[in-house]
Amino acid sequence: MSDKRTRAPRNTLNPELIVTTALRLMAADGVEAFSLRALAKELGVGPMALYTYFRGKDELFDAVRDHLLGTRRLATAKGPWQQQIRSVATGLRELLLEYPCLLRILASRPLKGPETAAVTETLVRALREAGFSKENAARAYTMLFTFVLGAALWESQMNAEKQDPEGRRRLRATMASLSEVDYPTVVDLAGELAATSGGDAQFEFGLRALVAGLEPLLD
Amino acid sequence: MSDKRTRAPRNTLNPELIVTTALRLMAADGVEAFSLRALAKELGVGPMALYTYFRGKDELFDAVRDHLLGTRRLATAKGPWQQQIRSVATGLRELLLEYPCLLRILASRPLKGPETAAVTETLVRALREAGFSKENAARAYTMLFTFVLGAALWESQMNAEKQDPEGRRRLRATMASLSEVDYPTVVDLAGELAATSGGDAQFEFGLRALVAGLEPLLD
DNA sequence: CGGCGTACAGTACACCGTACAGTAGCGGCA
DNA sequence: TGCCGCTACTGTACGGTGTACTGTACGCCG
Repeated sequence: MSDKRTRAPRNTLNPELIVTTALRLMAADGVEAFSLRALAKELGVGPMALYTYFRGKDELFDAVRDHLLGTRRLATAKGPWQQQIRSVATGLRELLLEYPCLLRILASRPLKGPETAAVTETLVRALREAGFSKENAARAYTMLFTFVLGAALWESQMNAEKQDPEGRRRLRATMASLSEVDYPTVVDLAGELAATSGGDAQFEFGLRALVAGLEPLLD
Repeated sequence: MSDKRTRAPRNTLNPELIVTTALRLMAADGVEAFSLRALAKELGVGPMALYTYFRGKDELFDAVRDHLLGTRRLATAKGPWQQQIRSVATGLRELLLEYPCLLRILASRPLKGPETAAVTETLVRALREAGFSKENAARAYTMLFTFVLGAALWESQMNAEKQDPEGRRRLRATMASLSEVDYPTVVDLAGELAATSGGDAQFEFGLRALVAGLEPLLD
């Protein structure tokens, strides 16, 4: 970023710059390849400079997560409550798929605070307005959220595996090597399982079924 | 494990011993605290000895995952297909909650092979026997699996956060600090959200709704 | 009993997060 | 305008990690 010889001036750093740069690096090379040292080099400072703004790597991860979760407000579509809910869930999935690092952070670090409040508010409000009781709204929210999380996580990993040709080959080899006597149904459905292992249609299918299963709770 | 002075005899190691010991360490101290060096020390061996059996840490993780997924066959309850499916899903959740490290491995490393074939077979067979088409069975399976994964992941992290009193305090403080004008519904449902954020009842609720949403697909 | 393959040991390297102590640039006050 | 103190940044260092490469001695087989 800057020349190698100069000492970085006094106000080169601020939390937001650090977070956005960290996010850029994580999006480029993956969370696991991310390191404080690489981030510091990218910013043209020494590694320890970051500790002025964050207690450590974990806190920086939290900040990145909060940044992503706070930046986007998920829009609620107009229409019947089923559609409203589906639109929020779809928006959340898209956010998670756009930033796999966010997915990894959510999956590896417990929530500490109000980070998800925005998406929670959106979803829970739609559920309440649809007529769900307090308890059912809370339950339905948790269910929807965890479903989207799991689906996005799985999809993201399938995508990762399908990225490199070696992974594709391995997947195919695996399917072919399955014993037909041990796993007859899996072998029979190999094609369908591979075809539906991810993608918008699969998510839409699950989401519709889930929301449909919620309807009877409205009496 | 052995004295410090002696050289380890020739056949102290084998893949299974390594995997089970690794699993024990991971279950005791968490996946992130696990290191090859600690494992080697536990086995009374130098770190590089492990490389005779595994290409590296990643491959060892895969082996642990396969060990856990292969050991237990999830039982299918007798009864209507809804109940069969729910029983398998519940069994999978219990396995994931019993071994949080398995959860972490599943969430961080893409599947490479037939590891999930056993649970896939169980679920997909039940769905097919219930009368679902090939495509719908595959879709329903993927949906169920990702739901259980997401729910268990979320629950496991909530549990972790609730473990230490500091985490509990932080959760409560967070709820209290939420602005009532920004997040009125969340504040209104704070109690319900906290109460339903995990546990068997929450999972059961989600699972029932999900399976109920599947029923219309049978025509 | 001897030699050979290989399961283990040892050393080394690059990299990680971060504790601790020093230094220099900037804002604010005289 | 000039100086002073605060603090944002630097440097060094430590203990840890995964793992590549090289050496060694053990136990099996002829």
